[in-house]
Formats: sequence, structure tokens, C-alpha cells
Amino acid sequence: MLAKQLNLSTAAVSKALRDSHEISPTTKQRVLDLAAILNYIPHPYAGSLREKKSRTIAVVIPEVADSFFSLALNGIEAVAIEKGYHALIYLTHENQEREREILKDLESGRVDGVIMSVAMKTNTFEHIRLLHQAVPLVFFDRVCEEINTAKITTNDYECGYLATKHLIEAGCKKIVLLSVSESLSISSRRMQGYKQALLDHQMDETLCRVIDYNEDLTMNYDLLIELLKSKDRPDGIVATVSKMTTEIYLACMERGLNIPNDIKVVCFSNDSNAPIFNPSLTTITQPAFEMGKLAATILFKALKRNSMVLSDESAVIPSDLLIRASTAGLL
Amino acid sequence: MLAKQLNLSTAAVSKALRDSHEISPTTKQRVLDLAAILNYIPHPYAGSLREKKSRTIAVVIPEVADSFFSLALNGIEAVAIEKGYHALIYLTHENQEREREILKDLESGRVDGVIMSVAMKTNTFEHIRLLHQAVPLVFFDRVCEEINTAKITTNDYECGYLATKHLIEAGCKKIVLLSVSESLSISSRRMQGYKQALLDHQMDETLCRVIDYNEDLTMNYDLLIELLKSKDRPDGIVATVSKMTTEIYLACMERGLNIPNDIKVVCFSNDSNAPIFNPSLTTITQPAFEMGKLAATILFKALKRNSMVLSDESAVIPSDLLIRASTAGLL
DNA sequence: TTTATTTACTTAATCGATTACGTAAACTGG
DNA sequence: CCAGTTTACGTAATCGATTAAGTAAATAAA
Repeated sequence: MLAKQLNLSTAAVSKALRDSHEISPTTKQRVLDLAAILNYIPHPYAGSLREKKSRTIAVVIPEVADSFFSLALNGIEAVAIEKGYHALIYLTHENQEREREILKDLESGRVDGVIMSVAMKTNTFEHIRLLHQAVPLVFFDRVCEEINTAKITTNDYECGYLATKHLIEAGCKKIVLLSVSESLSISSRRMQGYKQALLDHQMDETLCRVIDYNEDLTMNYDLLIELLKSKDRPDGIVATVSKMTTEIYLACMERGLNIPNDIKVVCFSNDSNAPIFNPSLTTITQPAFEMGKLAATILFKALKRNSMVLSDESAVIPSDLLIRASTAGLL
Repeated sequence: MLAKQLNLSTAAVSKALRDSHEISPTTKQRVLDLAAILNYIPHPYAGSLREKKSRTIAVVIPEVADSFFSLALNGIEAVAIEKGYHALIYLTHENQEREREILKDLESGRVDGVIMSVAMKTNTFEHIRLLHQAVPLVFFDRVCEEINTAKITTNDYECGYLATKHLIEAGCKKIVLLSVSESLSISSRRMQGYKQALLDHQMDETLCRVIDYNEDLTMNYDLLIELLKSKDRPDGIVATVSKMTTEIYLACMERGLNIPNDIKVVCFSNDSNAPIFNPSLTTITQPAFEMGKLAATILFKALKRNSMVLSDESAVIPSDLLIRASTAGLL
């Protein structure tokens, strides 16, 4: 290294920089001074290789242009920086194949741990299982039930129930659920809550309609238009996916339906602009930032004690129902 | 390595996996087969160390919970994945000190290149200059003029001009600019456009009021309320920072001012929900995804030809003025 | 004074993959 | 049939930092 302008061994320099007792104060100072002048920074991968620790984690999420995931990423990054870790970001774009390629790479030892939220299209789990064998793994929000590790979720069942109950109490008789592929843990839990609420209030469960979220948003719009045209059109909508919001509002507008007078709407959403929508939107708002923070905290705790065992560290952080104008009044 | 179950040297295995002509087809197949069975993946940091290439870049941005930056990150990640690179994410939270610590670390050789958008609070550039000496650097959106490297921007001056002209043509007489610290390149350009538009239309430039964006959003709200209370309250607002939108709408509502009848509003924003705001929001929408993609493309091109020289690769991608209800009618 | 201990280093192994170089054995050409 | 070449590997250096183990010199203890 450059610090051999001091006529020292690399070993001595390394020890000096790490403040070892084996090095004399005079020498330490000389090393420190030159290091400052030369702006010397140890190469991280050299140490990583030897220590078998990269001080890096991976965050694997479906999207980042999404309030929930960007807030969660924010929480994860905050903890990572604080703990001196680095965060690699990977986006699956809801695509299982992409997810598999990413996880495959992460088995290499590139990262010490992985925090992930599974893609919508994911319906087999072998790739996740393989990763889990190689590196500590924490799920958040969209978890994989089949894999025994820490899972940070929110109270999806209760929220599905609560959102539906809220619409029922507002007088809605025909409530549809807009959801995504049922293979997703959160979707099925939210749907269970929805169904149970209908059941508990003697309402027709057969109305339950699942519109599978499509990446092509115009398709969702078209499906919504169809739905609103049908002769028993819904008078209440529970959308478990926030990306549907714009299309719901626009479709209602197109069909001349007033929210909340003709139809009431609740969305699972973390959009901070919900209060200024037309009308302001009643939301189930998830603790996205906190979920990210907790997922990261749990992961780093496990890394510290050098354990792959994370099974007992699961946690549920409740969401809030924020009632606004889109569900106001009584039908 | 484990592949010495084959009675081969590591060298032979390495060559086999890289399909070297020095290895016989039979041996290659044996290696490939066992590698598949053992799910062998080369350790990335070993190669990185030797090749002095990490195939990793860093993305340093102020925030991720922001439509513009999350879209840009999306664009960057898309190109990174395609090129076989990995992306580390760092958030400065608009804080110069944090930015400096992050950039300091990135001088270590951890990454082959950096894509960044500078923090609002950044007013000295030594830390950026130091990074620039160590590793190829591309700026996007919020660039540092003082540093000679590739810069991906949008036509901020024209947009400031256009937004203001649009309000003038809608009959606004007292247009304020809500901005952030003037040290920021984009802010000052947008402001220049704003001022020039006022000048070109013989309007009073002294009205120009810069409300410095504050992380504590309630402070922005309070400042806005004050502004709207003042005896020559504005009848037009150009907000160069999208995070102000909610507060602008809420403050107007609180003061009983109707948008667009009493006051018209244009925001620089990438929020896809702008069409369903109350009223729908006229925006200057930046090509966030494209800017991220281009920044990454230019960086990888430079990395490929192994050059630190990126000075001539700057580009400007224009934004769009999307006219909606918040500036409708004539005052 | 002699041995034991402490101080302040250096040497060399290590992490894992890559590659320049070395080398047996097989093969080819004259 | 022997020099020259090709084939198919193995050996060892390398990337950069860390650390166990080794060592010379100074110091302390007996």
C-alpha cells in the first residue's frame, strides 16, 4: 500500500489504523497523519473477503415508484446507515423470473442478509427457499408463509374486515373487492377479512369480485368501467392495491358516479396526498416506514449474533383506517 | 473450493466455468455438472478485488419517498440490471453532512461509479470534488455546476418560464414562487425562468417570494397561511418543489380560497395522482424515469471504455406542462 | 547477570477467484 | 525418430486488508 512511504509493513499500518496496542503512539500518529493526507480508505472488499462479512444487505421489492415501498425502503436505509451497513436495491417489477434471477445472484455471498417483499406473480418458492438456506432473510408485507423466518406484516385480515365494515356501516349494499393474485399472502388475508365482514353482516358474499391488478393500468380502467356499467354495479369499493386509485376515481367520473354519494371508496394506500384527492380518500394506511425499520432492525440483530435463525422474530404492526370524504354520508 | 471433489486445481475449475479453450470438453462438462449440483456461484468480491471492478454503482439521492426520485431510481435500476451491475442506494435526506459521509465512503473503491442528485443543504463542494477524483460520476437533476462531468437535467429555465407565463396568461397578477435554497442549481434556473417571464410581461418582480422548503412540513404550511393572509396575497403560485403540494391545497382550503377561481396553482410534480386532486393539478412533469435511465446509460458507457472522462456527455431532456383544472379559467 | 516479559514491530497465511507462466504428455511434421 | 507444437492441465502470484505467529530489542524481575 501507499502507506509504505513510512517504511512500515502493511500489517503495522493496518494495526495502527485499527488502534492496536501493538503499535507505539508515535508510529500510530505518523500513520494517521499520512492516511489523512493521502485520504486513505481501506478497500472494503479486501476485508469482506477475509471476514466473510460484506456489511451489505439486499432489499428486494416489487417496485420503488410506490408510496408504500419507497417509505419502507426509506426505513430500511435509515437503519442500515446507522448500523454502518450498505443496501443494494433490486426491483422485481412483480415478475417471478426476475425475482429468481436476483435471488440466485444473492446466494453468492454478496450480501450478509436480504429483506424482501415477494412479487405478485410469484407462485413457486424454490428460489426463495434456496436463498434462505444461503443467507438470513426477513420478509416484510408480502411474506412467503412456506418459509420459516422473520416476517414483518401489518394486520391485513383486520384491515380487510375494518374497511368492509366501514362501508357496510355507511350503507353500502354491494361491495366489491379489488385485489391482486390470490397467491399473495396479504391479498388473501385482506380478502378473508372482507369476506368475514360480509358474512357477519348477512351480506351477499357472491358479489365479491376480484379484479386482478394488471401492470397495464388502462386494462384496470377498462375492467372498472365494465364493472360500473353492469346492472348491479357496486356501491362500495375496497381496493387492496393503491395503484388502482387513479383508475377508480377516473372510471367513476367517466360513468358519472359521484364519490361518495353514488359509490364509496376505501383504498389501501400510503399516498400522502390522499387528503387532497377529489374527494379526499379514506385509506387504510400501513406503517410502511416502521415496517422497513423493524425488518432491518431484526435482520441486523440476527447478523450481530451471527445467527440464521430468525423464526421467532416476526411482528405485526397495525395499520390505520383514516376516514375521509370518499366514504362520507350514508347511502 | 468445493469443486476439488473433482481432483482438479482451482485454476482448472475457474477456467472451465469461464469456458476457456485450455480445458477439454470432457472436463468442462464434469465441472459444469458438479457446479450445477452444488449450486456453485463464484464469490463476487474475490473477482472484484483482483479485477479492481466491483460491477456495482452507487445512487445517492435526497429522498426515495418522492415520485421524482423513485421514478429516477427505477430507471437507473432498470439499466443496471440489464448491464449486469448492482446498485447501492444512499439517501442524504437533503443533509450536506450526511452526503459528505456517504461520498467519503464511496471513495473506497466500493463502487465503479456514482449517480447522484445533490442535497438541498449542500453549499460547499469539496466532498463532491474528492469523490469525482476517485470515481466516475454522473449528476442528474440537481447538478453541481462546479464539477466537470456528465449532467442529466431537464429544461428548468424554460419550465420556470413556461409555468409563470401560463399563470400570467390565465390572468394572474401576483405570482409567487415557492422554491428551495437558491444554492441548488435547479432552483436558481427555475427562478430565473420565473423572473424572466415576469419581466417579459411587465410584471412586478418584487413580488417574488421564496419560501424555503422545510423538512418539517407544518412549517411550510404555516408560512403559506401567512402568505395567503397578507394584504396583497398572491393569485398565482408556482411551486418548484412537489412536496409543497398538499400544504398549498390545504392552506388554500383553510383560508377559504378556491383553486382556480381565487388563486391558480402550478407545481413541478411527478405525482401520477395529480389528475384526481381537488382540483386536478396543473404540473410541470419531469421525465424522471428517462433521466435515471440516461444517467445510468452514460455512466455504464464510460465504465465500458474505462474512462473517467464524462464531460461531454451531458444531456437535457425536456419536461412537459400538463394543464389541468388548478389553472383553469381566467382571473 | 541471567532469565522473563513486554514492546513494537515483521513475516506469512488467509479470504476466493483469476491468470501469467510452467510443464508433462500427446501429437505432428520432416 | 526427434524437434516442435499443441493440449490440458497445475503452480504460484495477485488483488488489499487482516491477523496469527514469529522475532529482535528493550525493559523488568530474580
